[in-house]
Amino acid sequence: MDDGAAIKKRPGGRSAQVRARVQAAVIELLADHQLEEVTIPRVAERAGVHQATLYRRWGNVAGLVDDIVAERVGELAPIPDTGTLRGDLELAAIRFAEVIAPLGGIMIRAAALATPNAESTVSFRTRASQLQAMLDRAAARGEKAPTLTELLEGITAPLYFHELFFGRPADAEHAKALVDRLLIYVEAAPDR
Amino acid sequence: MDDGAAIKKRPGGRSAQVRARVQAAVIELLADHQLEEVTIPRVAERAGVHQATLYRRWGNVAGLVDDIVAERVGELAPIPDTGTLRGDLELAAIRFAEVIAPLGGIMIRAAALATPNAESTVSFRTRASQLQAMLDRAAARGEKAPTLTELLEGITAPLYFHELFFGRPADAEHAKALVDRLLIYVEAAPDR
DNA sequence: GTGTTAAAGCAACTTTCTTCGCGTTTGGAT
DNA sequence: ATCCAAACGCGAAGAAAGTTGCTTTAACAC
Repeated sequence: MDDGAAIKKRPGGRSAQVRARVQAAVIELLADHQLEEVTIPRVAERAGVHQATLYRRWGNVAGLVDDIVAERVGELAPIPDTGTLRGDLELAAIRFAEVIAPLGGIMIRAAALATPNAESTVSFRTRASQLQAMLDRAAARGEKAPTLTELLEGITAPLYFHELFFGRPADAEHAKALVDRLLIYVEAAPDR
Repeated sequence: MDDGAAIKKRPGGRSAQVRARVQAAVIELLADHQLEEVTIPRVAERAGVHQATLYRRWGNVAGLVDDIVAERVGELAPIPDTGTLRGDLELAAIRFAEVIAPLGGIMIRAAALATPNAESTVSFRTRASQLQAMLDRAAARGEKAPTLTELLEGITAPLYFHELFFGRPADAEHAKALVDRLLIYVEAAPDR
């Protein structure tokens, strides 16, 4: 995983431990507090790290959350080639659901924290191009494939929505159901 | 907080004006600032209202946003009976997209601000039961209708997603496309 | 080992947010 | 017209967040 510019220089030492403790503290606080209540001083106290360190390294709460999200999205990166679109989609969807799960809505909150659009972030673009490649593979095999937008709206959006409105992540079962739904649509739809 | 009680008593008076100015200020600030930068003092200044008033009436930023969202969702309330499921869905989807539009993502941020789940809020429940009634009408007419979850995930989730990740609302055209997609799926899907 | 230096700790300081008591305005009722 | 109470305005005091210069720690290179 790409550790980010902030700790590239001394990845093995104290900095890394600080980062880990801070990330854990953020996630814990976010789990049972309103976003407004998650402040730098509180995170610092829970992590056992000095405030000034957090202000210098991450600047504000949004910075902290970004850092966490970027790392998690990075872990999500490799999309396997299972040979069929359905297989690829199911794996991608289930993995994504699993990544969202332990974060308790952080990714959503992160997106909400950032001013305008997540579309321009590196993580999003990277992810989008990976997914596009997956669709292209399917098309090359002659399978009927959805567009990237249809994929995002049919799979990603509902998974986020689940977390956002129900306060709990979708399980693997549900992720598979979404894939199924998307593929039924793609098969039935007139050419687009 | 209990906005209802607060303005029911004197709907035409100073309180109502204060509320209107405050709501406008919040929306304006949210439009071009990070969520963290939207603070009570700043809202108060822009609205030309004293800070203490905001603290007393709404408590914090989350309270302000809740108030706005609740009002907008309320306006959305009546779901017309057009006689066909498609007609109902399109109208509901377009209206919803229009409500989201001028708010520039506030509703999303509101959901993200609240601690765990929006599911338990009054606005959400109300809305959900309205939509369910709409589906029941269709079923009574003998139409193949999606489940409430399929509707939420097929229409609402993508509309939110659009705002959340692209930073701009979906237009009416797109809302209609989502309805189309959902109905194609419902027609094609084996019974569920 | 020893030296170098990025990063963390520390503490005082500034700024901003939040609360509170009290006086004033104002919409509605008598 | 007058009174009443709810809601707002005001300003000061207190609490919390955010900032900064300096010191100390410890990873890494030699």
